Amino acid sequence: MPRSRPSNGESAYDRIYAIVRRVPRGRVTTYGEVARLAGLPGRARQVGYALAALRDGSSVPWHRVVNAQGRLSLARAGSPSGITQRLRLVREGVPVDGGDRVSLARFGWKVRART
DNA sequence: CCACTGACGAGTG
DNA sequence: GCACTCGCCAGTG
Repeated sequence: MPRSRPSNGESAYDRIYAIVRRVPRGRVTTYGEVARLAGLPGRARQVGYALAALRDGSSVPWHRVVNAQGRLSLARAGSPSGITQRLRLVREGVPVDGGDRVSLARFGWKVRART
């Protein structure tokens, strides 16, 4: 059995996508937070890997995931998708500054138990 | 099997 | 704020 993961039969990627889908419009969260909520504490890197595997047109709002510093990792990595992420965020009402950063304090996703 | 590379993060200086 | 190190893990050669 692969580690002490609470594997319910679903892959880690599926759980990661499920969490990201819960991030509301106009809000952002971090890779590390997604990892924790997905039951993969400390595996922030795997979250990035999972999002990188997404294909264009997926229902997963990957653009709402930024790094712990509030920066758009894609833009920082020089990826063209960084432009798309920036565009989508601004269009949702999340301001992105010239340093490719967003305010986690003001626009960070406030996780709340589902009702 | 080993080395290297990332959409990462926390810690240190 | 910046530069580095170390921990994590999947994918590649």
